Amino acid sequence: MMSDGVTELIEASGIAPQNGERRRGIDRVIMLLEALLRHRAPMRVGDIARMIGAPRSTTYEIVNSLLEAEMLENVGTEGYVYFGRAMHLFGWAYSHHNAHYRRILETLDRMAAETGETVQLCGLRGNKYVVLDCRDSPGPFRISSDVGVEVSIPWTASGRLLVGHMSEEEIKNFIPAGDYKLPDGRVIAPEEFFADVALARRQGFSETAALADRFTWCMAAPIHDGHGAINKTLCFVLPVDTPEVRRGELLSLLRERARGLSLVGG
Amino acid sequence: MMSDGVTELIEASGIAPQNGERRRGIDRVIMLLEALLRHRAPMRVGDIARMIGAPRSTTYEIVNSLLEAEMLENVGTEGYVYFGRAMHLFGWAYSHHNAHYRRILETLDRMAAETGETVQLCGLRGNKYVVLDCRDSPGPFRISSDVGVEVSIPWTASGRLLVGHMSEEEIKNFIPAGDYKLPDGRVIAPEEFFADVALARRQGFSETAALADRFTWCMAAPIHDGHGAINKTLCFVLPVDTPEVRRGELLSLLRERARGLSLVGG
DNA sequence: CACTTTTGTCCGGTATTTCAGACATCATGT
DNA sequence: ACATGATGTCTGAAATACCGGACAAAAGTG
Repeated sequence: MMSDGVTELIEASGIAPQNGERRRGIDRVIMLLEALLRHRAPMRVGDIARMIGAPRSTTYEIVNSLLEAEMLENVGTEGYVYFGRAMHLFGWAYSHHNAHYRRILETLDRMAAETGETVQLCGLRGNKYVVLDCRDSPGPFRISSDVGVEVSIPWTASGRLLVGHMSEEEIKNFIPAGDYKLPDGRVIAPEEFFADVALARRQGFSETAALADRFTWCMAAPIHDGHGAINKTLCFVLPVDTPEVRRGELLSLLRERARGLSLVGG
Repeated sequence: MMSDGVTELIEASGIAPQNGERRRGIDRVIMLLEALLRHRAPMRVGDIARMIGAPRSTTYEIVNSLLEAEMLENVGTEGYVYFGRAMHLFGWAYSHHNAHYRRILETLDRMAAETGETVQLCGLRGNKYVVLDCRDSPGPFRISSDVGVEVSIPWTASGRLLVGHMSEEEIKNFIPAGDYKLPDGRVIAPEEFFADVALARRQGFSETAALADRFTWCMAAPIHDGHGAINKTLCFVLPVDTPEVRRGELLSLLRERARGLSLVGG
């Protein structure tokens, strides 16, 4: 028996498990790490092999190399591996190397402390939306999405800002057609989405209520990079029944802080 | 001229730049990332090549692959590269991965796959409740609590089961007085909580509606260890508006699976 | 301006690495 | 007990990824 519900993911991943194809170790490594990220839990070598469409023997070899480098580590009694300490160091180095990003993270901390709400930093990864970092509200149960998980752009408030620089035509080519379908089955008409994008661009912020799920009110404000483009967004994830007055206050704060983080063009 | 004071580091690194040796791409990648980490600043491809003792052509190839995977990214006007966003995501995954995976994983996976709901494995850690593991329902935003975060026992359904073996007196000594106060300010009367505990023990399960927050219906069933004690629970976290019929089905499934995982006496 | 160093890209050959398959051991389930 | 499937390790062989080297263009130096 396969130890997991992994088979669906193999097919979903779209990686053609073409037979007889030989691939480079580097590419295997990249595929492996991304598979691990999507799965979000330790995996066994056999399952990894299936997931990335690599021979078992090759996968063992690669995993052992990465284990030795501490990019992966064993977890649990046997067989399971997950990201290792080295990854943490690399990631930490990434997020602290540039002053702008550090400033953003500090703002994130401050906003979370001041408001007690869930705050996120969002961006694009390919043609998907991802949460780059977040500070969750202190309650025991929270409404949030995991850092690094790819989500369809039309499901999010931030997504409406992040494609703001594109024409309708460009957006149409950029976002996969299936991404307009919400998790609950509803479908967003592309025209409606384009209108949202235009509105977000005019307003300088974007809000969605009970869109990707029934419980959240999301508001996002753009962080402009040096060239005036929108690279990242700052975002509150609120309970949908948050009073309007408070929403207004939070929106003001959000826009102010996002403006403060934007770089004015060279 | 070498663009940096890198030469010293090459020697300091201890990597023998043996000539004529051929190395695998994977090993090059590992050396490259570690070199970047040691250097703690963006580097140019030429310097990287010298630093890891690799041919320039090879280094370009590798760097380009890693750039495409966003494990590296270009920084500055030209030529410099440093860790990329993917590294941040991998590192985040590492540091948010708390120990206790592994044991009841399969059941957790299967239940999540079968029902599409959020399933958790819960236990005690000192006099607090913790989520030991969870499988979240699909969908981008979810209602959940972080694995490993300590929560007051009276706020949870599982908590009512986990203290089931104690007398009222023991419970009173065990749970800090402040823990009866909910996040929204309401206070649970200790007597009411004791009654809940007794009910949970008689029923063999426990449910709470909109307790720790306004959006969740929690149901928990006990996993008995070899001595008949309850030290873990299986738990569904549902939207509070889940229809009663479905709740009934899920509760049955939950109790059945929890019973299946319980160990019958030594 | 002449001179040197570096950058980024391309190419063909071969030393290597990936791959397929086999095998002994464990687990799991019937 | 038997059948099935997964794990971890090896091996030989062939496809190819890496290497060395060459080149034009750019950038620094005197």
